[in-house]
Amino acid sequence: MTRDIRAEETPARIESTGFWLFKSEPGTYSIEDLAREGRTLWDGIRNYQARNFIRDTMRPGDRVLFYHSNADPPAIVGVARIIGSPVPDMTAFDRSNHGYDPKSRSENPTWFAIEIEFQSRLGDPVTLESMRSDPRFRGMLLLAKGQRLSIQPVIESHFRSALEVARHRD
DNA sequence: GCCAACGTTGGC
DNA sequence: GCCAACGTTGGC
Repeated sequence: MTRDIRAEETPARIESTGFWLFKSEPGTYSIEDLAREGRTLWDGIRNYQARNFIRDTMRPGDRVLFYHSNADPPAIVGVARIIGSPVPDMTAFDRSNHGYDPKSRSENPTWFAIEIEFQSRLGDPVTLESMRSDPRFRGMLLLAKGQRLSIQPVIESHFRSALEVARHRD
């Protein structure tokens, strides 16, 4: 009845399987801001679906495509990674904050934040337009009509394709 | 600046 | 629980 558990030992480094796309308006927080600061707490999220991704799904090491929305042109402009674990979003407790939410209590927070760390800027942004015309990005949530989720799961092939496109252009 | 699409709120 | 009104997102 003994089992050889050595075959199941966890590798020294656990491979991350998570890939995401974070939208940000460059006038509010740009990839340049993240590059300069190195890391930032991604707070202010007030959408339940995005909240669930932060609170329940993200893992340290997950990789993030950083997307400039409401930009000219709208494009993926960099890569980041998730670090740390979800934490209560303190801005929801702050009456003076635009994201103040009286129904979020410190003993049972409604909203959560997570820290991300800068990895790289893309030499060439991967524009929304170029993704629409490239079959490698078919099915990407970002391209779906009417979708406006600011934190989206991304499949690995779409993540890789974004890096390929950015690399091949420079 | 326009406006379609979407999420949330609140009266009933 | 319905749904109209409202606010927001984000491409164009």
